[in-house]
Amino acid sequence: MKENKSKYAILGILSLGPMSGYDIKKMFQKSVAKFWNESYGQIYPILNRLVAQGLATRSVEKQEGRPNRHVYALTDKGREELQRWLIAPVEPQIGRIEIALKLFFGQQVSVLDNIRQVEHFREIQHRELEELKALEEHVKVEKAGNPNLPYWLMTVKYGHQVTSALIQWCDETLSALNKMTAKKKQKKEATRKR
Amino acid sequence: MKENKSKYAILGILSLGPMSGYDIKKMFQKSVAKFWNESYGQIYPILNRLVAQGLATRSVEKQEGRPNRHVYALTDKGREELQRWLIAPVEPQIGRIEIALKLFFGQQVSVLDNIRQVEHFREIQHRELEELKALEEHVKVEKAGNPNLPYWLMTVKYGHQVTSALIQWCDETLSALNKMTAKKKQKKEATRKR
DNA sequence: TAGAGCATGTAATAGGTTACATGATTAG
DNA sequence: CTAATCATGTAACCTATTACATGCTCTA
Repeated sequence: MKENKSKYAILGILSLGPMSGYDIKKMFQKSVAKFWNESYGQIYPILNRLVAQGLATRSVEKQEGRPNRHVYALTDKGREELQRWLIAPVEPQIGRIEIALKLFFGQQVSVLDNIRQVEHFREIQHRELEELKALEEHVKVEKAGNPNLPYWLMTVKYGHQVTSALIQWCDETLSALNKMTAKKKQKKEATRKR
Repeated sequence: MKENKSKYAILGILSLGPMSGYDIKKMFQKSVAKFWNESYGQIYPILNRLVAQGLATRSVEKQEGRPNRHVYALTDKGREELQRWLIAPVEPQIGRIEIALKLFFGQQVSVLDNIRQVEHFREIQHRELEELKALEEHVKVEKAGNPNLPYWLMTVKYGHQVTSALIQWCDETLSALNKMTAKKKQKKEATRKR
């Protein structure tokens, strides 16, 4: 029962309307890019499989001077397959979190090095939060009345919530790291006086 | 300049002391498993490469009745390589977040289905939080005095912070979803009266 | 006596990115 | 005139997991 997630991601995008592989890539970019993405190397082969499995249909729009557009549309079977996946409970994910791994080995470098690392990470999260705020406003206006809107806002809030928590964590961690440098200095001075 | 993260993860584990491949696997399990893990299929080949590159040494402990223990130890070069990676700024990561992807396509299933999904996800996070709390207490006692302790606690707090934020997000999302069902009922009743 | 732990490793397979190939059109 | 956009797709290459192969010892 090993399921290929990319397949469902693409089925999901197709649930928003018929599209070409090129469109799908763009759609990933401007919708779920914050928490999911697919490359052409995945998209095109999977689209072929979807058609072979009867989960999508392909219709060809002839064009001159550029490759014909292959437009894919979900079939009923495809929609059912998507729905089955959507209601299947998610399993706990063990993502790879680089900043945590680096900090775990923080002893191997100076406290200042760790401070720099966390400060840099904090900046990334800060930018991310600004982007999410802008995205939220943009979506609210752009997609007003769209039945998907409430769900889209929930995913934006997911990012918002996590990112804010990370910024808070950065602040706490930085303050802990700063205390560590302070203690070191005290120790050094105490040693000097002896 | 493509860097293999697994290599650095293993260098990091070796920075805690000389170990065999088997030990490394166990060590991943009981230390960074919450945010990083490696399989034997990665560990053994990488250990060979580390020796070939002069980043680690291998010494063989002969044993009877079972394969000889190959014990790996960081060289100075290996430690420098690790340090170089530790101070290199992390890049923004685009992780794949399944719950967010599923919710993004929430329109495709019933509100109740989405509620179930989020409730289930909340339970996962709740268990995770309990585990993290236990881990924190355990580490504080077990590793008291260990110079790595402050860094290890920072990574535990990372998990703590994110997991709490996710639980909060679940609560907010559930309340939004519940309002959606309430509205639907109102609409239905309004229709019935006409 | 069954199962967990010790201990090595490889091969098959799956999952995924990047670069390449092609080439017209359009906007700045 | 340059860069981006449109539009398809494949091949080479990483990365990573899982299952397999081997076989002893210790614990419940």
